[in-house]
Amino acid sequence: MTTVNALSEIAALMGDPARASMLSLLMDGRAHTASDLAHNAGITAQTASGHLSRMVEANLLAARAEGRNRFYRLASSEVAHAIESLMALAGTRAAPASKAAAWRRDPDLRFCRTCYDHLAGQVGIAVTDSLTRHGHLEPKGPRDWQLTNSGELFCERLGVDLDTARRTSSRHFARQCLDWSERRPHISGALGAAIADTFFKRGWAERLRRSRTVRLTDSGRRALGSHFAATV
Amino acid sequence: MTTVNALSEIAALMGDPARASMLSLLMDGRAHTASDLAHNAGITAQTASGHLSRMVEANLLAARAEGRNRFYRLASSEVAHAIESLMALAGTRAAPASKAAAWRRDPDLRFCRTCYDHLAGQVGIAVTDSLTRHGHLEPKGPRDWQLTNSGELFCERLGVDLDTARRTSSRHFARQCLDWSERRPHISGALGAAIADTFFKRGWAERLRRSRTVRLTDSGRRALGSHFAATV
DNA sequence: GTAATACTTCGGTAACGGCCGAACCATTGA
DNA sequence: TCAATGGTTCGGCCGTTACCGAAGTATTAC
Repeated sequence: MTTVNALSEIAALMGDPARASMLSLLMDGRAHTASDLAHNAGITAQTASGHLSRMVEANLLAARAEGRNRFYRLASSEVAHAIESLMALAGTRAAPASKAAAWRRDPDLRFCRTCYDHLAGQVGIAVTDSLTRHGHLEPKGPRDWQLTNSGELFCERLGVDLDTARRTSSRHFARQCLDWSERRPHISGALGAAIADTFFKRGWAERLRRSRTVRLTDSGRRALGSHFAATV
Repeated sequence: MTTVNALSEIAALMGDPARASMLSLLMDGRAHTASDLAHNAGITAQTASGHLSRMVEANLLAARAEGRNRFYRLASSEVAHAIESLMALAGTRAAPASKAAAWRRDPDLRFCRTCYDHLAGQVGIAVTDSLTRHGHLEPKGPRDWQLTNSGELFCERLGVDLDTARRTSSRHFARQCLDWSERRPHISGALGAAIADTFFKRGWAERLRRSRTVRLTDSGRRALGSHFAATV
């Protein structure tokens, strides 16, 4: 009884187009201002304000005030994971024909995007596969990986900030996250975020404004080949 | 755009109390008649019929006609997984105080229940943990386990029907499924279902009518100790 | 100080969608 | 063939809620 209501309440919250649009934008893992979210969802500020406070109330979002701005972000990676799992469902929802059409409409998003704060899509999968293929990453427990000695070395040489990643002890270090477009897990958690950071810092990838879509630069494409022995 | 709409549509479908109630009942993994679902949700047959056809249309449910009855079941284990992940979110949703209260209201459900067609809750976790602890089960790939030689032997001695389980080749054999109450994976897939079957056939557990809740019998409690070296 | 920006609260409107009664198919059983 | 049961379709009612305009509160800028 209780659990049923909880299910319908959470789902209903995600079930409104405007709110879904906001959540979708926030899947880039960054904090956005209320007006940014309102504009993106195509609604007025006052309407958005209502939506946002309801989602904060339900612990889907966290809010932080800064000057006269209010920044909203997803409350936890669990929220991001639930959204991904719904999107994975949505992929099988449509008939095969229209499903392919829908994805063709969003090829960039399928190619490379952020999922909360780590890389996803074909590029995220390529990186993850390369790490496991070379024995840098091995399964540890049900939904995690661990870095091997060679993986440790590899990350250091790459310039991945492992210390900071390890310092956020509250968070899973190398978590598996189901990719809704590729239907296979990519690396998330603190390590996933640190790797994504490296990609941005070294100019291998850049975020597109107002979107989860990420563009792989030319040097990024070369880096994938030279460092990861992967092509995309 | 496309993916956003898909998200909101799926979520909205789960977001109606009556539909959520139906989905929740169907989480027992069995097929239920339309009137059964209607009665359980507290709505009339004609209202339920509308809900059900919408969910079939969206590939959340699968329908099978049998005589003048129509049986509905969850369309796939992915659907079950998405529902579980939403429930896991709902658990953290409320403030710690009321969250504990909500769970205390449903102690049986937390203790032992079916998730789709396999055991979940504390009992499901106890069984899974015992299997891994004794080296009967080991990780294989990102979200699966595999049965070791000793595990093979153990299951045979227990009377688990491995042959039938292996014959359903379309399905994952030993899948990991995140438990929303315990926050850790328990065993699902064909093997998980076969183990649950064994529990029911040997009288170790029995389903409660119209609910996912499962009662562990006295002999079941003893079996957990003698066969699995586990207490709950 | 005043003006401008960012956001929220309130009130009223409009529309979407859940709900049931009634009527309508389809299968079973006498 | 006729009644009974399970399920679906149709039409109209009603409640919920998303939405925006207007007005109100902070915070920053001049």
